[in-house]
Amino acid sequence: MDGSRRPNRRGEGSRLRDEIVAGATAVLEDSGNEDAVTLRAVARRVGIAAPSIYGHFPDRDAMLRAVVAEAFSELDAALAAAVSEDPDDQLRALCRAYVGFAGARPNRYRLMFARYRSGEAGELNKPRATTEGLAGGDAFRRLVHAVSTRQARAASEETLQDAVALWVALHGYVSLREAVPAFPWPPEDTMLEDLLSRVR
Amino acid sequence: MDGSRRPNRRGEGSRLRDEIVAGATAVLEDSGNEDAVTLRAVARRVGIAAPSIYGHFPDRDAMLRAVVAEAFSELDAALAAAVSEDPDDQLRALCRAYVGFAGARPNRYRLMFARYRSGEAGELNKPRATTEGLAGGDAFRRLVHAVSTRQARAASEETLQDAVALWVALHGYVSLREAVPAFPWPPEDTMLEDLLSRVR
DNA sequence: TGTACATCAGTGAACGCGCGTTCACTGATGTAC
DNA sequence: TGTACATCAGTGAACGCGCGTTCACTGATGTAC
Repeated sequence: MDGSRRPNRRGEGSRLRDEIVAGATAVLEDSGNEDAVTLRAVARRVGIAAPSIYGHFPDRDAMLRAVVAEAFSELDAALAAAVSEDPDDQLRALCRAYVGFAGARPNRYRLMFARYRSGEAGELNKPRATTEGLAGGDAFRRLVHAVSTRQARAASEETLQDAVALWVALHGYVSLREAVPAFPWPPEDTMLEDLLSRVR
Repeated sequence: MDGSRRPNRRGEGSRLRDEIVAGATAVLEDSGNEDAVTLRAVARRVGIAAPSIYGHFPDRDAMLRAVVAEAFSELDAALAAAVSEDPDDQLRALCRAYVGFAGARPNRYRLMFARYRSGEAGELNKPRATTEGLAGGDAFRRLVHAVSTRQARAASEETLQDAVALWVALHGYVSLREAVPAFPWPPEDTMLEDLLSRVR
């Protein structure tokens, strides 16, 4: 994504890249708007000159993709932590973590699933047979595993259907709750239990 | 939304307003990007000078809100038509129409549920007790009605839960399908039947 | 150990661009008398 | 019926702005000899 990263003097070098991603994330969450994440706004936030970003990203889009990649890593880490903290009820723990993640970072969550950012057009967006290498694929496979664990049997076609249905419901829930806050939503726990009860 | 609409000479007057909304919609669907719907792009599309738009909308945001309002009307009309064409299986007809609507106008659908556009900040986004007056409220009430019809009883708390779960699933499905086309989605009919089977 | 030099992360000024919006206007339409 | 005038939808030029990106640069760091 970055191309020519060479070792930096005084161990200070690639630190700026991380600061840029963190700054871009902060601008996104503060402004609530992907368009506000300009090179200049990020540079102001980080305290550098705007052209300095070009040392780490070839263009603005690459910077935004790095924010998305980082967010997917965080999501996966959050799900992994939830599952290992509650191994007896992995599916519930996982759903709670998913909803909690999206609720705590609504703007990052939205950006993660804005298609045109999740990869360049073309090859990456062609339909494929598995979720290998797909952005969010790790998270989805955790979901499949938690469903099959709850069902106390090996993953089957039905397991997969349940996992897709649950993912779709979770995503729909967190997206709509954010988009239509005026809707009379039930409490989060009630909603989650309802969605879980629809998994066979 | 428009403020000072007075009768126009030669019956030509408010026609431009409709042309502007149609032009903005066309720019949106062609570009796939809300940001591309600028006053100047719309004006080029319609064949007028950019400042002419100010005769019909106070600013760019009002123009975009008109696009959204028009799209919600279309959605409601599509759902109404589907239900009345298949009165014996209203819920299935309605789900198909919903998914079909979103699939045929992905960019409009996305814009409809981009919170910050669906109303000014403040009052309109405060949680409320009912769906009266909510953007998309008509559509949601159709869904509730179709669920209670299928259950052959008056709408209850459980009906409402089913309707919310179904709406959430439908929205999640159409959003993710658009955002992550590389995911190995089942055929649309299979997916729809699966989601319907989870309604009690 | 000392010095000349290569490296390279980051800078400041400048570019051209498209944008939303303002302004004074034009010119056809219809109306008052 | 004729004429002066009010109306008003739409125009063209211009504004200031922030943007992404390019460019030649600076100045500290570390290395070759």
